[in-house]
Amino acid sequence: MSAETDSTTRALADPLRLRIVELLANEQLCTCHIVELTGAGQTNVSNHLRVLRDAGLVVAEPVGRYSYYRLRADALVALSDTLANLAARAGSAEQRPRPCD
Amino acid sequence: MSAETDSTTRALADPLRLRIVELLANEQLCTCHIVELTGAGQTNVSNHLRVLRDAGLVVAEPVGRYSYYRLRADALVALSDTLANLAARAGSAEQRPRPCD
DNA sequence: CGCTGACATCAGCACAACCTGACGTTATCA
DNA sequence: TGATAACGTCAGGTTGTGCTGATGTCAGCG
Repeated sequence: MSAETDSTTRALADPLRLRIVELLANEQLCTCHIVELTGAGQTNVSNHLRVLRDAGLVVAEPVGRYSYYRLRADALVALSDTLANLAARAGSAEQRPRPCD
Repeated sequence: MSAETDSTTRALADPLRLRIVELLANEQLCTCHIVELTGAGQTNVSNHLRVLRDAGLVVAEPVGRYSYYRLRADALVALSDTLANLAARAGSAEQRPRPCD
């Protein structure tokens, strides 16, 4: 398993971050919008956005004093493909357990 | 976002659990095999298997004094589809940011 | 039956993660 | 240029999570 897969799943393993990702899937948003839409504190949102940024899930483009965030679709696709691949392998391996020697 | 998505991503957000899922994608294994293959302690593996079980990612079928675990492909497919859907939406929303009013 | 091995649960500790309040930086506007 | 608003960072307290050792349960085997 790639280390990227691990960091991506960990970045998604928080309800607020998952909510932010969901919001960014619909439209680009700046931090203040995310703060309004989620009801979370500004500092909190900023910290979570940092985690998502470090994981490569979102990118920030500063416009004046605002920071617009957008989702990186390729990062989501990469994880989606990895999981689909695991599922496909699991489907063909379900019938024969390794014997306990 | 569904609550199931959240619990699934959280269950995968650990390197050892991710490794276990990867191993189970290839073949059914009992706890002692997983302990050998990962090098982790038996108690540790058992705890992680419980998390994966609670998240619906694996199922255990007891055979004698052994417990064989297998991956639930449908759980992985569900998460994979959710992520792919988000990525698809993000791809079509990348060009128009919401104005900061 | 007693013993051993596979597995789970429980209690405890160490560390990481999340949340908040205070502060600093930068950009816009009167 | 002073005020304000957006955003980030830092320090703290609290909660959660992973790992371990001890203990309990149950199945197979001599």
